[in-house]
Amino acid sequence: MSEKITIYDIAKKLNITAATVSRALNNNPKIKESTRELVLETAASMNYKQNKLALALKSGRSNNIGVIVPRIDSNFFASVIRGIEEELYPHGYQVIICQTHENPKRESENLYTLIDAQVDGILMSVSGVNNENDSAFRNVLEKNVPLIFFDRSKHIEGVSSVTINDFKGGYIATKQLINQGCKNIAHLSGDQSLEIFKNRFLGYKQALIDNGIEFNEKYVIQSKSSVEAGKEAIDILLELETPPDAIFSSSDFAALGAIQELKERNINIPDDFCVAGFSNEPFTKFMEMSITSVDQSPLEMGRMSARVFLEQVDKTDTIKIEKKVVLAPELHIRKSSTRTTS
Amino acid sequence: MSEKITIYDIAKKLNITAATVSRALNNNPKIKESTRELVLETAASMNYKQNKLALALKSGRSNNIGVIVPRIDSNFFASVIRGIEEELYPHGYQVIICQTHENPKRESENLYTLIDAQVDGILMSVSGVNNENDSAFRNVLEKNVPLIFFDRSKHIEGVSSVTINDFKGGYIATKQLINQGCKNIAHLSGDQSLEIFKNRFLGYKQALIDNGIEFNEKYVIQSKSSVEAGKEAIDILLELETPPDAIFSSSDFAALGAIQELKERNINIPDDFCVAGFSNEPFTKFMEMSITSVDQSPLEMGRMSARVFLEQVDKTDTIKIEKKVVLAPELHIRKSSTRTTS
DNA sequence: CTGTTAGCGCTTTCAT
DNA sequence: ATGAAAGCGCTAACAG
Repeated sequence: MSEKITIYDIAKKLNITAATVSRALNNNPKIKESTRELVLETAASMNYKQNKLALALKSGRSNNIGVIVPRIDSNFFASVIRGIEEELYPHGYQVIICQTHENPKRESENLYTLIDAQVDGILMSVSGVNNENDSAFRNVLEKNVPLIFFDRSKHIEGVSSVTINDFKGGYIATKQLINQGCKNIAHLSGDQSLEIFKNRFLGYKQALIDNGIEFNEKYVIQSKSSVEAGKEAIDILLELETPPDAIFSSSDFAALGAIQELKERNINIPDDFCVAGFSNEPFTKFMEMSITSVDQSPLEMGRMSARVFLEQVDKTDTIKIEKKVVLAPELHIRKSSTRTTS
Repeated sequence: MSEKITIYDIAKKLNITAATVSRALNNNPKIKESTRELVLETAASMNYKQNKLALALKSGRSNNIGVIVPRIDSNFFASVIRGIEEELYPHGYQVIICQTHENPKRESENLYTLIDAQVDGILMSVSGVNNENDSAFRNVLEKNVPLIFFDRSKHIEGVSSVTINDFKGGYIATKQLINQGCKNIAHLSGDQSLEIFKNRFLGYKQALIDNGIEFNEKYVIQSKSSVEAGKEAIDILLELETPPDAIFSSSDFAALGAIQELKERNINIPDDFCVAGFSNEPFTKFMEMSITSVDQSPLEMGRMSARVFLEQVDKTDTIKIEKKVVLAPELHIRKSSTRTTS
């Protein structure tokens, strides 16, 4: 039932003024050492706790930062958030989570809500590229709240981002399939209006070209990031005149679905069909038929995003630093694309 | 570069007082309809946004709730958080995330930090049972901030919790192994000072007893929730005079490790050795040797915790409602414990 | 129906 | 080195 102790309470007790208490508590240089100690002691004895809300109102800074992700229950986003939280914790920032469920309307709402809540910064992965919510982004920028994109970015002048080199990710995964001797490599792509998927696709295409393999449009299937979508893709691909002998999937889940469907059809992986995925979800490593996948170092991405935010905050708003950090993807080669016969 | 618009700005413009503006904005009944409309219009035209920090200071409510979990990058906790966020979003609450990394000291810190930040409630899964941080919990209770435990709970009078029936979970998993004809069933347990692990163990034990199987202490191995720990457990168990022919593991990761090690030793699963895990991590379903596991319905657990919080908040603090919600575990029977031969 | 006033808890000029 | 007073933006009790 402890009542709230304010600086007034401790001022009264010491027959001094609240201003002095405030100064003592904030290590203001022009305060007598003896009073400072006295204040500190009584503050401790009275179990005083600073009221952050008052501080926030006064200063206009909430010490909260907002993180917007499509959903939190995916290993990738959860790991990014973990990285963000770990990096920001020592700096006294709290992390507020918002999910869009891939819904741009929800994304706008979240942006407005976070601004309303006076967050000191927003770190986000965009859910879709549409122009509906441009005003929401404009709103953030007008308020001069640092905005940082991670993974799924959007081109906005003056906005920093932390991404991986998706082009390279697509390239190295495809190259590895080529190295295994695969000739007809299909690609399961996500929504190509999102840069990450566009770039993975472009990397895939470039790898083919660089290795003298003709690009075949029919081999590119746009599909969701789900096991089911992967199965369906196989259904379609195997109907083609020349069915593919490998798949590079932008999604581990779709890659898994593909593998399941291929097994169903008694097609031998990896000897007759190689598969590579993207994201390095935990299960890719756990499977008996472990899945080759491109790692995006989500923890590092989160940490880096947080660091970029920390650099940005406190900077006088006259200097707009646009920082584009691009992390290197790392290919984890596993059974699904490691042929025993050479 | 939009400056902050306050109710004073819009009051000045209309030659009325801020109080009237406030009332109009808050749909106070005793306000002339015409003025209300006028205020609303000009507010909109001036792009007025309520300052939540001022509101928070005034009301003492931040509209934030804190969630403390050991770590966020596990499917279980991420899903719980998802559930919490979804349930609380329509009520205007923001979710602040804290991770303890299973460190009780960090847990205390998080509790203090959240209270400092004036959260309106704390939902948490405890990281370990130790009495070091009792004062942190006491602090929360003294401040009359609703505290709700989920999954990993702690016995504190007046504190509500949402858990699953771990005893039953352990029981039904073990029973299923017995039904498969397993006679010597081992158990990989977590830290039994945590109730969840204690109860899963007790359920396991009871299932043995109820089915006339003698409980053997040597079959119980305390291990971490990791693949490595599962492998090590097999090393130990197979050295026993009478090695077991099944494992019920409190962790899916350890179950996976066990399976990997058994395969390594060419022991046939499930015909010669059955395995069941706990948590229903996504990978258990994805494996070719899919793993039987107990589902904890994390999404529902999160939603329920949020609902319990909503019931609790706003209640006059004279009435302390202690609510214990216990969800039913659900066994997902998969290949790892489904013998083909009967 | 609306204005006046005070106050949430803290920081920060301006005096002294 | 300390006090007095104003103000961050909002709400609510009290008047009228």
